[in-house]
Amino acid sequence: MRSLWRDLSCPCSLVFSLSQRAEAAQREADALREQLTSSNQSLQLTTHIQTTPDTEQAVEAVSRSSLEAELGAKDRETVQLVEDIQRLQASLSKLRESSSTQITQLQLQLSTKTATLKQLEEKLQEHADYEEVKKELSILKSMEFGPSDSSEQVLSKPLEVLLLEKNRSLQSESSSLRIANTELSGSARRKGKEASVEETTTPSTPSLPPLLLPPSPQPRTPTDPLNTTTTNGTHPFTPTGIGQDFYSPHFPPVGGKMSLNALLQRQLMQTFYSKALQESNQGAALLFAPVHYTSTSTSGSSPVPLSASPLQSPAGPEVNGSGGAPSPSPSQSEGTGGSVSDWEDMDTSEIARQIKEQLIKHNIGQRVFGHYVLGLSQGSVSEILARPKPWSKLTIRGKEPFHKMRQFLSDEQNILALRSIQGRQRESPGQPLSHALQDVPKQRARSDQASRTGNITTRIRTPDCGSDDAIRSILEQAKRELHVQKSADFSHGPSPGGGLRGGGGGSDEAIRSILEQARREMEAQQAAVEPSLKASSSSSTSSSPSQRDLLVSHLAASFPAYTPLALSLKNTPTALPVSPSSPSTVLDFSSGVKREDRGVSVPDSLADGVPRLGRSSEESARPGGGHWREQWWSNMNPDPRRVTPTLGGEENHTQEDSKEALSLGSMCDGVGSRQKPWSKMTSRGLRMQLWLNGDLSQNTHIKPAHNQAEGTPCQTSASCSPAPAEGTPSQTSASYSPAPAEGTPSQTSASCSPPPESPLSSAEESLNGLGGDRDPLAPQAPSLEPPSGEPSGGESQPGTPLPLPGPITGLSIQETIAMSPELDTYVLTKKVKEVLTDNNLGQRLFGESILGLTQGSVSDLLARPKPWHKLSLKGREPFVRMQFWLQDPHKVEKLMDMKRLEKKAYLKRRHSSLSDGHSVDGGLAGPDFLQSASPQHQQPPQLYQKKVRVVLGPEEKEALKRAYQEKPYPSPKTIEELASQLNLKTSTVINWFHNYRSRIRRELFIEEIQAAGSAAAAKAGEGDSCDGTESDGTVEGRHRGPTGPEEHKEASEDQDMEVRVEAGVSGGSPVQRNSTTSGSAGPGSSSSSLFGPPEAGLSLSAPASHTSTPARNPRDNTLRKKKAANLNNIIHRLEKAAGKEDPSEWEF
DNA sequence: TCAGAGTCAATAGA
DNA sequence: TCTATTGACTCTGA
Repeated sequence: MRSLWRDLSCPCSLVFSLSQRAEAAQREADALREQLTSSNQSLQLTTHIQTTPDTEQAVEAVSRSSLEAELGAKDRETVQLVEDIQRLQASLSKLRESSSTQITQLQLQLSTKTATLKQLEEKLQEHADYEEVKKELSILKSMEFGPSDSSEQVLSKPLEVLLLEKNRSLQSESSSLRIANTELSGSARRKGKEASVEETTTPSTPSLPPLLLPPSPQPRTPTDPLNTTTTNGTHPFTPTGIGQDFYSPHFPPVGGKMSLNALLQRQLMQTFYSKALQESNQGAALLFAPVHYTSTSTSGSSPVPLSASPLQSPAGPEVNGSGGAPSPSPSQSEGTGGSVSDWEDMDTSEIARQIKEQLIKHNIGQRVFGHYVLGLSQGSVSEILARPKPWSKLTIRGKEPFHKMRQFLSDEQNILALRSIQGRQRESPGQPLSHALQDVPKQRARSDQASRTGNITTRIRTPDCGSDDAIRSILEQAKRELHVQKSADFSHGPSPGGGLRGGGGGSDEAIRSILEQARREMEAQQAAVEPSLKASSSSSTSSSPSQRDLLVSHLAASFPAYTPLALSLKNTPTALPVSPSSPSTVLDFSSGVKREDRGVSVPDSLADGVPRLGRSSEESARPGGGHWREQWWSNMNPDPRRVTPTLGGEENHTQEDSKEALSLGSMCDGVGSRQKPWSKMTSRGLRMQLWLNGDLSQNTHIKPAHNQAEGTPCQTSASCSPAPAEGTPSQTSASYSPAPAEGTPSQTSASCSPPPESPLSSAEESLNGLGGDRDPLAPQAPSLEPPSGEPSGGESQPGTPLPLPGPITGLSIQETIAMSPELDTYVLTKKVKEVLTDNNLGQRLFGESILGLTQGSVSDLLARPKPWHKLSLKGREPFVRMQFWLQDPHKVEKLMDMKRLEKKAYLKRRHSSLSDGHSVDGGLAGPDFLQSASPQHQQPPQLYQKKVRVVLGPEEKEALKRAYQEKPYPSPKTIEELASQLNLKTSTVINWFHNYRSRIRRELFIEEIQAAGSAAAAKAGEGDSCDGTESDGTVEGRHRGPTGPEEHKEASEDQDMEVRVEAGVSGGSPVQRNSTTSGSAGPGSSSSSLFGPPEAGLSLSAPASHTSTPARNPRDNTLRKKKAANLNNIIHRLEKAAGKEDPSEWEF
């Protein structure tokens, strides 16, 4: 600065002196002027005298001229000086400007350096903190670990070693506490139970045969007071294998099953046990998540500690450089963005907990999360989440996932993006991660890169990201093409990307080409993935239509006249190219209709029929074409529900921009260009189409409005009809125009112009409102109407509820389910069965149309509904759909219509086949024909051979059951032996065990339901306030009854315990059946005759199906008997085993 | 790798 | 032609 001023001083002084000179000159000039003036005056005076002689005049003249000359010179000098002054002033101002600039710059530099200085000072202060922390740590170490040891020794040991030691001691403490607790529980049980219990707790009482239960990890001697509990091992039906002690034979079954009290007590004990364990382990848990922790912790509780130990403070990394895990510098720790937080220690448990929470909340699978976010396999993710190692124990590499997880958690958009990915995964089950996993290394590299950039959205990829980039770029190009077209009609310059199709075809042509290229790209990739499928392809055309194309073509081809929109669709010319967008429009029909769920999604439905049919017939035989199209479409189609802003980014723009131009027209293209012959349609496709037609109308206006969030009701059917509807019917429509009856007014009105609905409607309200509470005059909005949304889904799934109106429009089915209150599955299925039976509607029709399930599944669901709380999110879906369906005032009419249409379609098909000379052979009539002709088999129907199903003979089954009773979870060796003995495939045996376990478990759920029902009925009988469930058949009634949802749930969970226990019994678990009930049967049977006659004792409540027509099928009774006998036999077997004192005899 | 959940689809039986 | 059963399969998580 000083130099600056020095520099500045020179020019300034110069200017100053010049100014002075200028002033002086000025003054001199003035003086001269005055002098001149006075001279002039004197001259005038002289002249005035006139008497002066001539010589004087001459002198005067001379002097005047000299004065004038001098004056002129002075004037010039003055002018010169003035100019100098001006020049100098200008240069001065310039100088000032530059100097001020310099000053500013220097000031900036100064502030920067000051800031740097400040930072450095802060760092110094931080370092001072470290020193303090180090000191504190030392103190803590000596306090925590060193009471007995010398403090020097403590301080010299690495923290990890100390923690391990501490952990060990805590473990032993926890063990002793557990033992004490078990004893305590034993006494509690003794309090609650009678003499029989005492018998079983006597040391002489033998435990159950080991073969019946997984071996206990820590076998105890028979004299051990804990003998009976510890021999249990993990209960096969204890979901977590935790709290096994409470499934011990100490809890005597009452009447063949555990009494509710006993179960309650058990649960309480378990809770206590868990708490005690947690408390006892807390110290250690805070520092470490012991490896054994999960095996001893409670089932429900997170096995990982939720908070970090103070010892895991920032000093951690510094202290324990041991274990090869030096504290990572920001750059070392895989460079995740290099945030300051990287310096910090992380609470791995907390991160894992939060991740789990988010995954559960958003229904994101570990597989997907691991793949897209961490670049790890599902197993690794599970491991990390369940047992996160303490930060200090992690190597740099081990810390990486936690960095990523924290990064992931830092922005909700990441989570949303992943959720949408997950949705896609579910949506296209045929192309799950297996495809994507081929690119794991590539993606991992990307993932790493993304980690560095800290942006999860760059990490998240669609499964087929192999070609993702290429496709994206192509789409981007398409977008640009569109822009070009929009903005400058005359400018046909080369596309920015170089112009794939520079030819003067115009943008349409260019886009068509681009998309075709995209198609080929994906096709090629798909072909690479599924070469085997490709080999099986038959005829092929240059382009195979997408599934959605087919779907839409179905619409037009089969039900052209069903709704005005159908006509319009058919008649709309192929205004725009790009068939791939057609599906999008289909999706848009049900803007909210989810596509996530594979089972019922349209693609899936189509996958069952259309695509394969297409391959086998007129369409291209591109194997798996549906998959890539699905994926592609999925990428391209803006799904309001699943395309999240983050995911969107560039893709979103592409979609929105494009596709704006191609929306409906492209659908029309799909319709117009790919009509499927009537005879090629599947029954499912027909039904879907029927529904879709109804939906189309609705959603056609729904879509533009995008959401009737404001409760805008579907307008009239007229409004639903798009303008082009007036177009000329196509040939297809003419030839296949359905009978008037098919387009019944009721149907049309129901599907197209549903009555207005309150904006207050929501999924929950709807769900809650099942049954009588709803005002029949105020039916739901279309979006809530299964009818509308339903199969509608046209696009996605039959029975998919449309998105909810209001701000939550676009709610996916999963979200709807997640929001759903607890439903009474029993009541729900009962009601559905009633409706179906009363109206003579088949399960197949209902299942395929409404639930998107097959008949068998429907039968299963209706006959054996699992309790709501036993169902996964996916498992709840059919029930939610049932709920929606039941709410539809037109549900019956619609199904009836569908039935009629299906019949008509069949007749038409048969007629056309006959006229073609192909007789529909008797074996393939009706749905059978449809099923055989459509799905999954690429051969023509006549060549199609059904997969031969293994049917086990009675002897085989009996043997398997016997084996099951001995070993519900047989070892591979046992399975092999069984398989060879029975001459079955090992897979068959494995599957049989799986199925049997699962089904026995479910049978027991039914008992639970029935028990709950009985209890509820009893309660209702006692009090005046009846729940109304049975009376009006609504779930709501039950839920709003005296037993509120919470209580209901609790009760259910209690029963759940019972169920598990019982399941364990049937599963050969160590749970011992009380001799009071089954003792009469006695352990008389020898091992060679384990199974008495099936009817030998039905003391166990039969797992009766609770259909509304229980005796409808006599076979039910037989089965029930069989099952009951089975369970009884197991009980007998257990009793028999229990009767053996020598454990060596337990072997069967 | 295994087990559970959910489902499909062949088959049996009414 | 319906429903029920059941072997097989996929997906998911531990």
